[in-house]
Amino acid sequence: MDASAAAPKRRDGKRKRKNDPSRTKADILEVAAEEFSTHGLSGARVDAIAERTRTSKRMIYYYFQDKETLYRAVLENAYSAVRAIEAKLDLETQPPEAALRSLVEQTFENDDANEAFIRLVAIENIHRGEHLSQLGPIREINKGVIAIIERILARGRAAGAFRADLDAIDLHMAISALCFFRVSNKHTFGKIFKIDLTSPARRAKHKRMAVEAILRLVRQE
Amino acid sequence: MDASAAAPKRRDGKRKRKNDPSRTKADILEVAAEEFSTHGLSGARVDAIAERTRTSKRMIYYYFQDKETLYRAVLENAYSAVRAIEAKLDLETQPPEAALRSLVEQTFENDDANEAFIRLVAIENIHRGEHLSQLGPIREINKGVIAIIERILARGRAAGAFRADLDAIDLHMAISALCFFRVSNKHTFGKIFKIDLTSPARRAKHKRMAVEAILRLVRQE
Amino acid sequence: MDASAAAPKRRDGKRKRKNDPSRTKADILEVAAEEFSTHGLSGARVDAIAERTRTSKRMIYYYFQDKETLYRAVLENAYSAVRAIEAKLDLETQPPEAALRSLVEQTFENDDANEAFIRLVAIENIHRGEHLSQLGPIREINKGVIAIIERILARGRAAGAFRADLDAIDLHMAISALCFFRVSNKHTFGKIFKIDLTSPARRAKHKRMAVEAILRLVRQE
Amino acid sequence: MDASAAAPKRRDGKRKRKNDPSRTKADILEVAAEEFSTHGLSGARVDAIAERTRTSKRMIYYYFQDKETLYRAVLENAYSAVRAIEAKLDLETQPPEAALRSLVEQTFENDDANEAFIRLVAIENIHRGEHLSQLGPIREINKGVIAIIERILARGRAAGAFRADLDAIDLHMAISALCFFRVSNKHTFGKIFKIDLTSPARRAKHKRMAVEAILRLVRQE
DNA sequence: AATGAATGAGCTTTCATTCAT
DNA sequence: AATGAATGAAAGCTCATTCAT
Repeated sequence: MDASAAAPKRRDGKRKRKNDPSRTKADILEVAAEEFSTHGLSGARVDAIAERTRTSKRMIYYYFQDKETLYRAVLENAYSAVRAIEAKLDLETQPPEAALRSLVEQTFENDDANEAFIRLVAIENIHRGEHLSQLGPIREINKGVIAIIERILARGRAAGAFRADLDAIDLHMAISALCFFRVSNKHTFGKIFKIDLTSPARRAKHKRMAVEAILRLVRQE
Repeated sequence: MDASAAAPKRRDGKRKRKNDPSRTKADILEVAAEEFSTHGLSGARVDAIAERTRTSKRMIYYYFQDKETLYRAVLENAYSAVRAIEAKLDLETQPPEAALRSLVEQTFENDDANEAFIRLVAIENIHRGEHLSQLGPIREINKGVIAIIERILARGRAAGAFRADLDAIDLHMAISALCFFRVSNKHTFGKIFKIDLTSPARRAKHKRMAVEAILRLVRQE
Repeated sequence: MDASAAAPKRRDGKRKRKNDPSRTKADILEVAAEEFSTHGLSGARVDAIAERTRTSKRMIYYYFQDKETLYRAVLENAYSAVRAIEAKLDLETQPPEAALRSLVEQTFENDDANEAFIRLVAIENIHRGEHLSQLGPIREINKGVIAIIERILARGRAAGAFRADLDAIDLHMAISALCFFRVSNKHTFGKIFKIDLTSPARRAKHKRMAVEAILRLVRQE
Repeated sequence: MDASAAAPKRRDGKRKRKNDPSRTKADILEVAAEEFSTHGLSGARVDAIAERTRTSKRMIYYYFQDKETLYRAVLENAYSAVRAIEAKLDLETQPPEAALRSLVEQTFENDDANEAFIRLVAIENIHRGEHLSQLGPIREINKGVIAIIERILARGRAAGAFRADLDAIDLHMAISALCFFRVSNKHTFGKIFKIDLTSPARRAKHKRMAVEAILRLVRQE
């Protein structure tokens, strides 16, 4: 037995800690997420990912079988990370309208802060959601929002403040649309109308507008 | 002697009409639009376009210098075709709220009917609008909507019906968001919430919702 | 009858004089010479030639069957143009050494002034002279120099001033080498030794050196 | 059990040795040198190089990024290989004239034996030395000759045998011209004057002539 | 668990050339 | 005498992937 064999550090070129599979995988995933988000699925280059990784291209194939599997892992990761935003909000204790306002604001902030995720979703739509389909249980998680919206709507209706003919999923779509679009389409929209959608002033106006649009939409008139 | 021998059409292999550059170009553009819309810029294959064309791959490079230039031509074409939808609506003669309702409905129908265009816009946003930037005057055309919305808002405000603190561009964005998102994100949204965004029932509900959201948003309360 | 129908100038785009075949050919040749001289045979582009021509690419093929034939025509033209430099010199009336000096100086000036020709010759050597072989009578013309050198050598020998063991062709080669090299190799030689072979000072030194080298070489010691 | 089973060579299709990058690179370089020397930069075909290589076209792009980079590598290699010819000659111990004679003779033999290199230099001059410029320190090496010539000239002058008004670089150019030209221009010159510049008799005459021309040129008269 | 070297398949693009009038 | 449109063939290059250790 050789005691020194257990030593984690080696004296060659790049010093390397004890091989840590999960760290390596996480590193690859992080770099891949950026590459896919930036260039899309077909536009992304495995070589480009490998270059910015601590490991080699070979490792990418070792852990993720091929480019598509890697993309799916990135997608899964992204959906998992952004999930359950609303869990933090404790919407149940607020009055319905305030709760809804909080939800819209939180969605707005979330989308605004996570352009990479927005882009991944847009990219996945370009691919007709076929990779999302192969993912499995992630979808369940996201269904949490619907339950929350349903509760808010129910409480608002009970109080006679909200109308009864609105579906929670449709309302979620309206919220998403107002928050997602200004991030997903900022380049074309910004260029066509020569405005900067990311300026603090616009941002504030849009946030207010999204909240107002949703609150007015649900109100019992 | 056969008088018909002078006829321009030949019965061999691929029949070839009289050389018609603009027809050839238009043909290529049409096929290319579908390929780019379906697969994105990097995902599109010049070979695939060539195969579905009356001409050869060589012709694609003859008329459009390279893949990117072809993509730009497709983009330009798409924006030009969808322009001036609102021109057809005689919005000026309708009362403000009806005019706005018409505009939203028309935008909704338009986006619903032109998925290929929606996808191209989404794709162009993945590329950060860099190709749109190289296009030039097309942007101007689209600015027509803003003028129209401004007129509607002005008339509504004059009548005391509309609020004064809404920007035409922002309102246009809200309208676009509500109409665009359900087409651009139908795959991921549909899969996550297990619904079909294209079903006639949903479609009708969403159209109504978009109109209501916008009308309520602009109303002076 | 329409009198204006006979007018040679047309009112469309590029006005065009009466079609003049020999002018068109000469135009093509001139442009082609530059292109071939600049880029070599394989490096030259038929399209590039066509673009800088008054006519179209089609005309190039109309007058010259293909790229190689055009190259050969250029080569022939070039050799014809530079031929018989020595004819102008009237070397016969000068004493042998003065005549030889004149010849070297004239060769030097000639090579210095005709870089394009030098390059064509270098290019043709890259192609192992295979196109020159297909040319025919041009070679005869250039043999004039040899006769002249022979006369000079004979007169010098008769006067007891020149040595008897030098071949006219070899002497011509030595003259050519000294005059040709500094033009043909100016880029590599200049870059390696960080000097400018075209500077007036160097040029003068080299001219003097070439003359001296040749005169000393032929002298009876 | 077969002991030879562990041997690295396999008997299938193309035998493939142990992966050996430097061998692979060297193999590519060698074949490429021949192709470029034979056909020039634009005339060379990457496919043609690949075919004569133990590896595939893909490997060429793996090690050398593109055709131009490969060409540059070939050029660099060629200049490095031919460098320092004069280092082998112990010129310092010989009397000045003998040393100069040795140098000219060695240059003559060198150019005569390395037609491929001569052709590469000619080709590089067609490209105006632009690739040589991107090479770097190779130039320095070649400057060794100049120092050597300077030493010889100095010693010759000190002995009163050599003239004082000759620059080492210019003398080197004269030597180069006389030795290079008969190789670089052998095809056109040979064809025009119907002689074979490579015949042993001519070769001997030219070697003698080059030596004489240079020795006479430097002599103090 | 990890990897440097290698690669087949296919991609975009270029080129000299010809067709049809 | 002239030409705009068209093209087959092949060139250079890229990509995801695997081999051998």
